[in-house]
Amino acid sequence: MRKKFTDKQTKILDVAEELIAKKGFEGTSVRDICSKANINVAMISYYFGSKEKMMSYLYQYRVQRTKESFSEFAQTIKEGKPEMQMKEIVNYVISLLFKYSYFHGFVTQEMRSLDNVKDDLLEFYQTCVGRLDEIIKRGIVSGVFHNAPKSEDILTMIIGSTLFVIRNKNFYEMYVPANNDAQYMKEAEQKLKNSTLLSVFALLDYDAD
Amino acid sequence: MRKKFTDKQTKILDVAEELIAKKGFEGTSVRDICSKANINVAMISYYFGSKEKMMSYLYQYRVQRTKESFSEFAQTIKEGKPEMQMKEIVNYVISLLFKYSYFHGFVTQEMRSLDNVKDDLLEFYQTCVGRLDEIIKRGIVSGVFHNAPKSEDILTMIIGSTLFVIRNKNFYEMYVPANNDAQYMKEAEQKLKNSTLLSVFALLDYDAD
Amino acid sequence: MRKKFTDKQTKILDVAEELIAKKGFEGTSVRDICSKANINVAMISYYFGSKEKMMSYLYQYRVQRTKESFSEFAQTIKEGKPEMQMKEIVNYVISLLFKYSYFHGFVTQEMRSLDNVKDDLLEFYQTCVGRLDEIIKRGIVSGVFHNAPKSEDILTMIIGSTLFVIRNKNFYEMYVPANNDAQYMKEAEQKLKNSTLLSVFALLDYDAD
Amino acid sequence: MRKKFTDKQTKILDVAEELIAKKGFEGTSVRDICSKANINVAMISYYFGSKEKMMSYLYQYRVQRTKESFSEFAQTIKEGKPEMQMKEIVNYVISLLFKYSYFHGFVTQEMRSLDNVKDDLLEFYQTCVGRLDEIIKRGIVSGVFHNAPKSEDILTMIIGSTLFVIRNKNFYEMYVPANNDAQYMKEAEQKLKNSTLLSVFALLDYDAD
DNA sequence: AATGAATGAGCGTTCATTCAT
DNA sequence: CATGAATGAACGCTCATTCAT
Repeated sequence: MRKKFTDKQTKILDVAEELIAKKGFEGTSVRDICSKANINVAMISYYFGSKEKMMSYLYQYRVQRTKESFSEFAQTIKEGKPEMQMKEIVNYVISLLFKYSYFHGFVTQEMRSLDNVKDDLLEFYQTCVGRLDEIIKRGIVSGVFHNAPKSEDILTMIIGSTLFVIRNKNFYEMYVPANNDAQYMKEAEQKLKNSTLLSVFALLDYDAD
Repeated sequence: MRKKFTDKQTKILDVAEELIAKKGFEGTSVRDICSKANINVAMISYYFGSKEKMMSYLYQYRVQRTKESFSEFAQTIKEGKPEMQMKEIVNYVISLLFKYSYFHGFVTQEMRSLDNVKDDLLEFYQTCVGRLDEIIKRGIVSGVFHNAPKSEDILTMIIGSTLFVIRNKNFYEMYVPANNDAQYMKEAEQKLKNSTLLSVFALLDYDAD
Repeated sequence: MRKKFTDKQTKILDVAEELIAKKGFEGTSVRDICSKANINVAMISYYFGSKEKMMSYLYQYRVQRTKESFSEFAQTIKEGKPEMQMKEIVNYVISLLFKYSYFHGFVTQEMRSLDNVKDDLLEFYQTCVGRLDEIIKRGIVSGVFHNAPKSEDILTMIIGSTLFVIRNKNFYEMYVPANNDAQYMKEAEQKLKNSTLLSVFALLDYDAD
Repeated sequence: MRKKFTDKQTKILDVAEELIAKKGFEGTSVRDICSKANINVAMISYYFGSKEKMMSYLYQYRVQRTKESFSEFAQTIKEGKPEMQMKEIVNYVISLLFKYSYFHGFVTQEMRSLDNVKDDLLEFYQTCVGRLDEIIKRGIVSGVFHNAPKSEDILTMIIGSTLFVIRNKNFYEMYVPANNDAQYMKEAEQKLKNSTLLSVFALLDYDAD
């Protein structure tokens, strides 16, 4: 069941997400969030019970939207050929992460209260693995793929590489000519999609030509 | 140039590293560190100037040792065949990360004081890229590799995947049968090495047989 | 003149009294009271002006009922002999305190707003003193009492002892065998009545035989 | 074993005692205490661990000094006649309470952390009861007392009356002509001592003449 | 060179109260 | 007339840091 938030709550969550992504959970004070969101310092406790619970809602909120978004996407590629589906899914996941990167694994600290919502993210990952499994199987059957690598390893490669690129701009930007940050992000995303697809298809022994 | 630390400073850095890895930078208090290191609470400010500066030194300290370690490693594989070198380097980097994962990109916060040390890590990454470049080039020339993917993409894949596996245990452990955490880490590391090598060789179009 | 309260106000006062008796004034929050009384948090300010003013009304409310109750009681003993009247009044006051102990002097805090209602309690005490005076005088005249102690000292002894017993259960219960709190209260009240009467009659030099 | 406090800690405790006596524990903020004691707000947590623990120390500190003081006093009357001893002890206890009244039973709230120190006060009361027992017994044996009332009831009367007088100045001062507060306290103490002695001796059936 | 006492700033939270509806 | 959302102030406490020794 999906928790509904008021506009004000959503506003708080958005601001909180941004700040937490930048400075971490402990590094972001309730006062920071509230002053940026132009609300009273008491509001976070008032709306969410506590800072930590707010975090929990925030996580849940993001993961749920990610899952819904993926679910919609999965519909749109239902009919395609395996190689096209694979390409679409790789591109989709990378795009998704570039949009909402910061909350994937932004909980590096031991936050017990998040254990249950962490399962939500896990579920999403498993859905992805399941979908990849299907595509690979169908590709093998139809003869376009000649190898069947493990889906969890493919997903790991996709997500891991993407998060690394996002979080290590100063490294990757050396190989991505760009004038500004926005352009860099666009170019980096494209470069990553290309190289990742290359890897995936190489693993599947798919002949693109 | 390398900063020298006294024994006491080294002790502080070791303890700090352990605690920060476990609970994050903001989540680790100066008191925590000092009490665990059996020193006075004022020592960190006294020796390093501030907690943040200590962090900076810690980072520097780790990165430098990593670089030295890699440099030694690079010597040992100087003579091998490209395919062996590639295998060694993949395994080496993954092992390294499993050992000191926490500080790779553990500075998600906006720490201006770390900007200069971040460059140290960048340098390390570039060294890796350079080494990969050489190996690939030699492999192409000698005819064992038939494709020449970008080295930065390979490194991205290796490091990204590894960090993802380390930071998302609850996901990856579903595919790695293990009874305890220590065993999981060992098995996961092996599984990851296998799959990563597979990807890399696939990209290089290297025929292992 | 007596302030009239609506049912809702009375309900609030009753709940407030119970909680304040248990946890003190500062220890009882407006939220506690309102949630227990199933009313809106704003109601106390709305009805009484503020928490402190509510306290004032509560005090007044209690004292007035005490005065009325005492007035009724005074009627019932109007006709008796002095020694019987004295016995009745001692028992009555002790009973009263055991019933509503908490608010006698429960305002240890500097509550300026209560200064006027404190006068109400004072008035009650003075009424008691007046009544004791009459009884003693009549006892002296009729020859059953041979001493005429000061009434204010007698009242002080009665009320002081009673409040002490109520507030120092862990002391007095050592001399009052009881299995549970309710039984203790009953036994303690009886023991105190006996000993107080003994003292009073001793002071009056009244020969009970 | 007796806890030792530094001068600064003692200063804090003294100020805290005064304020808490006036406004209650919950009604007295750490900031109040610190500003009045001219120290930093952090000091109370720093020295005592928390506000509540400070309270505990305060209580302990006071009770212990009371016990020690009483113990010294008990020595000085060891040799006297029962009637003199009784007079001395009544006067002593009343004086003691007038000096340190505020902390006797100043914990009306349920303060679990004080349960153990409450036992200290209980112990003091029991010591008093024991001493009264001895005196009464010796008075009976030597024939100066003809009645043997319960010591706990006598103590209850003494302490209860005294606390009542102290806490209900506006009542008792009507019977004590005084120009100022200090004089009132002195006169009230004397009046109370007289009337209490009268009661006690009446109970003991002691003929003062 | 090193310490432990002490500090001011800031933390998340709760408070009694206000205000728009 | 009554409410629930929202507020500013204050709460006890912990923080990294400073300072006298």
